[in-house]
Amino acid sequence: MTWHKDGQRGRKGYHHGNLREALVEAALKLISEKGPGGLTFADAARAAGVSAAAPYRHFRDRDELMANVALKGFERFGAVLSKAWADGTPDVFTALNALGRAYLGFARDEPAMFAAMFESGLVLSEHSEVAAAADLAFDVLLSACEALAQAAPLEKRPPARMMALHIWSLSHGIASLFSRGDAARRAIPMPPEDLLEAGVLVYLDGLGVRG
Amino acid sequence: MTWHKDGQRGRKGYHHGNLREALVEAALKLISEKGPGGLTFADAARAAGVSAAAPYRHFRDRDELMANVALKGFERFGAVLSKAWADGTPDVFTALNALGRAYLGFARDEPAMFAAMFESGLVLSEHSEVAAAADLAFDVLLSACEALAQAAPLEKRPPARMMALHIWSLSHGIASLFSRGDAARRAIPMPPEDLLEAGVLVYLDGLGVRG
DNA sequence: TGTACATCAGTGAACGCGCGTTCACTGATGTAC
DNA sequence: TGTACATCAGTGAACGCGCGTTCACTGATGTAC
Repeated sequence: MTWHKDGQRGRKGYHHGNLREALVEAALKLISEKGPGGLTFADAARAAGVSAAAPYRHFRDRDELMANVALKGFERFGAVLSKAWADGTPDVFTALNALGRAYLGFARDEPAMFAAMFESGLVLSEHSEVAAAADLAFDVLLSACEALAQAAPLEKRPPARMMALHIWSLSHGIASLFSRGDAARRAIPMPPEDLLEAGVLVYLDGLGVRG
Repeated sequence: MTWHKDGQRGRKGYHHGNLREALVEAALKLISEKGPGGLTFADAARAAGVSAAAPYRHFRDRDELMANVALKGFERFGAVLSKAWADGTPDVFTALNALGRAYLGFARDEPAMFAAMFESGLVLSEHSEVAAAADLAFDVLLSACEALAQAAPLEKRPPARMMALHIWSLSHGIASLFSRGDAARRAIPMPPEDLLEAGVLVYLDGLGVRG
């Protein structure tokens, strides 16, 4: 198969070459401009430079396009988190901090994906591929917490799953309230990264997990 | 002025009597069914049993209707939180626990308001009334944290504002991921209330704030 | 290497539909006297 | 207490518009021989 690395520009002729990806890209742009509700099939086609009927060759409907945006989002999210955690190097505390920053950074840099993943009304149980990708991303956080739990005294070692849910929730709350890269961000008088780092440190302290 | 307590049913004649409220109610129903993006002006009119032109007597456009839903939401939210906190009675720890439960309960019982308040794409800075109501709700949490900070040893008393932001973020993360009353809720193997309570206890422990 | 053919991935025209919005209107209500 | 009138809060018809969706079609690509 010929590989056109065209992105949304430069179609050569009748065939687009990479329309599926181009539609996802277009959807991202539209979501970031008008929110998940503002994504229409026709608009995506227009942005990709094809006729309104063309998307039907690749997606059943708008929902499936949205699910694909979310899928791509969770995949990227998982990759970003995994890279930040870096298997707990150089040490688990530094790595956890990087992980938290990566979470907030993702919300800031990819507000459209973030919205598609968490605020698009997508029902995860109806899109198992997306749910699987979401689980993979969460697994990064979970294994981080397993490593961290080792740092607690044996007799009061906290359950890693609970730790992961707490840290995820705190990160997600800060991300969606204060760090997101779109107009819904609320202002606070400090970088959200600092807020998260401080919160996680206090929390770990409370668990008896120390650097 | 005559007071028709009709809700959306039972209009007597030509005039509705309480259309403004009825439209907000209708909007809530529509949002809970189809998400914030699914709210249309025409639909709200239909649900309220009036012609498509009628809403223009009360709201400039769909956005203003949405803002009113969010306003009503923040007002109710503030009232619910305030009642739960109950000025720190019977004691601040019990009251904080009730406050957290009220937060999660609101997300569960009023998913439409919750979505309008936090996920509708509403820009708070463009709706100062809504922003003011949101601030009032946050103030409940803030004064709770001020009271709690008193329980910490003097020399390491935590800044109440930071505490409030942490607890808000944790609550909000848990609410929007695990407690919301709509299809976007993710399943976890425990009540979200327990997750929040445990998290807050660990956090307070980490701060040196004890019951 | 060339040709015929199947398949793929687009087009563009068409349609029904619902939304947003405006308008002159009208029924109901409140009030001045 | 009654009447005239102003105002308010609806109606319903109309319009333009964009979206979703289908359809027969066609240009481009891949492949069998």
